[in-house]
Amino acid sequence: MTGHDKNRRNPTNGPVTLADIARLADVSPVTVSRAINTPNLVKPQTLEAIARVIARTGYVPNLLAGGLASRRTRLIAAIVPSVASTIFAETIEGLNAELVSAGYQLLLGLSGYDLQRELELTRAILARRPDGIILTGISHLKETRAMLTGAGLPIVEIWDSTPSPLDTAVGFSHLAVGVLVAEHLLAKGYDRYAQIGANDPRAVQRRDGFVNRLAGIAEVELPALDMNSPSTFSDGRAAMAQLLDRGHGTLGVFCSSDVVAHGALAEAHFQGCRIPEDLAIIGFGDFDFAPHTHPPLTTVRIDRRDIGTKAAQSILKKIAGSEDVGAMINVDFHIVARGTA
Amino acid sequence: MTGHDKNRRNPTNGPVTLADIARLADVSPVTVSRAINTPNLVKPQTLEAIARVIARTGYVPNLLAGGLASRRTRLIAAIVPSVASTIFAETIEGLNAELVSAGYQLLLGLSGYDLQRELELTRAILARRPDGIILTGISHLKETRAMLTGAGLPIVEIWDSTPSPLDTAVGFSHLAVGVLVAEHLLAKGYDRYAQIGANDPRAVQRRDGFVNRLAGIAEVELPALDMNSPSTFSDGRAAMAQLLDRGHGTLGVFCSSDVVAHGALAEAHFQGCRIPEDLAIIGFGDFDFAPHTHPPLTTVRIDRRDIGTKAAQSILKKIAGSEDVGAMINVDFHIVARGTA
DNA sequence: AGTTACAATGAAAGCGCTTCCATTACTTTC
DNA sequence: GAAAGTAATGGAAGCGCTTTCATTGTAACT
Repeated sequence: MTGHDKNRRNPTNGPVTLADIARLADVSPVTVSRAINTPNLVKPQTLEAIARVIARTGYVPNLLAGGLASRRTRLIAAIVPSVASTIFAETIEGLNAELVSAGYQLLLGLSGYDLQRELELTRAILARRPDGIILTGISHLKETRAMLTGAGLPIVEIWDSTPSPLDTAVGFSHLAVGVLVAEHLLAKGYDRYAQIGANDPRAVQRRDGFVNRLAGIAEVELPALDMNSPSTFSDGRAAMAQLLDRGHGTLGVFCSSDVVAHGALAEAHFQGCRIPEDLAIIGFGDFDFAPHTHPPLTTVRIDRRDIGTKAAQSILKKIAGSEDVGAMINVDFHIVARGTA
Repeated sequence: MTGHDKNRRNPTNGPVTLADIARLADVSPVTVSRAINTPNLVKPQTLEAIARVIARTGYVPNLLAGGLASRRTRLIAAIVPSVASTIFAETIEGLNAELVSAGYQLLLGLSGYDLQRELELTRAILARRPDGIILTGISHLKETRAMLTGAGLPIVEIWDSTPSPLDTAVGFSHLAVGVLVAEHLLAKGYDRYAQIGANDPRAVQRRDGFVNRLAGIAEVELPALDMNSPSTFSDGRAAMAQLLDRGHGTLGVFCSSDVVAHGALAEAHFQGCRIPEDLAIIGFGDFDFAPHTHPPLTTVRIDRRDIGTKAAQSILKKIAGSEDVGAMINVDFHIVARGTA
């Protein structure tokens, strides 16, 4: 166990290398490499001897060296806007679970809903030569696109739908969500319609779908608040106050997330509205608390975790060389009708 | 722009290398390396020429090669139980923000509150030779400890307090939280005391502090539910139903998280309890919704994001070679007295 | 004018792996 | 019993960088 310094530049606390293992096990480095990566090519007896030495020395292979040599890093990068929002957190959990079980690791980037930051992250990530990359949304800077396509690795865009993804997309049409919600409210019939929401690209799509479906039927009111994404309980509450202040008549409201809807609901409650007779609220996301508000929140349900799972599966297939992954993988959504609409 | 195949084993779509840049800019590879890493050592004019070539070719440095050669990866790994819980999500956001601004990247591992998984993750992470590692909590398998200390890199343990961390810890005493909550409830005086909670090590510590403080004063009731960590709204609701079912007299309850508290509150409301006269509830975490429940939730506030920020700062200092980071960095907590206690 | 410093650059070696191409020792097969 | 596998192993080269140690030219001092 003596640390015989060779001509090492940096004689740190013995970083055991594959060569060390080879020497101790009295085999060549190649054999050790095979013992680790393709054990079926090595005689069981040799394998065991090597395993013993590895255990004894506490050898941890250097994946930087391995990746450099093999051009495969077993790293998958994902860029999401934020992890503090339930929305993406669960997608990441799904993604991670699937990747880990396939022996991959997740490199996470948080873009903060900022395309410029997404570009910088992409560059930083590509420098680590991941085997694949997952992006949130389908709108990217053209530099990002160029860099990505130039890198020639599998790409999966998530949480949105498009006929022409960079490579493959896993998600759904936010426009269609907006339309569906409009129709749900329309079926009940209200005097006024409104949308409260954040301004991230996907929330905007949902709003557009909502507004378009109601075009010619009603002017959708859009309370003006400087909401950033993601928007909060307080945003929802303030927006609802504004709406109730501004007029009368029954009101159907589509919120960009359950959190916002929760805030809106609280304000409505506070002002004594009858729900859903006078005021209907539909959220988005079906968060944990949605069944437990008063009344329970009607919302749009998406399997957030499933997006992660499917994205991981798609990218793993692509890495394995499969050509038939398809351009667009759709994920279901539907309205969960509870008490608020 | 022709792809002149050299004797490349893998003639993929032109991965531009530093050597390519050097050739095109008519300088040696070392100079390009310096232009990227230590630009102040390069003549402005040369710098510019190199920058032009880099921009034109879309060169992205290979950090695997760089890391292998320099033994610095600019990677920091963090292992947290989950990212789906608000608790850790915000810590990660803080961590990430701080790391990114220092030019580091975050490699995330999710342990799912499982120490065995933590061990495997640690091994997988160490294989990527991060410059530092952040772990959640202070209880680890002894193999994990051995591997970690053997790796000889800066370590920061977060979300807990200990006099003897592996290296440095950033957090607070969960035991003290439990004591504080007990005293808060004690001051108001209730007939019965209970705790509803998850079974992760930190929640258990909080419970122990709570129970210990009340020892000799009251027997703390612990509704038996098979709650995993993290526990949910429904868990809280069910536990509260059990408590209310089981006896009478005024009741002071400490919940292991605001989510659980929210569920408990909902049930209490449903059963028509007067809050906080007959029934007091204290949560943990001061989540977004806490000020907006009915009545607003009294809870324990911790700056979750700050834990991430401080952890990042500590590890960066250590990487920079600072010795005076200290073993324990404490983060404040306090009770936010709202309507439920 | 001669020494000394510093700024700017390069040559060579090597980080720790994996890949390709042998090589050796056995089994099969006809 | 020779030809043709197949299983198990090793040698050498190289992945794309950074590091150390020179080397050059030019500015700064006596």
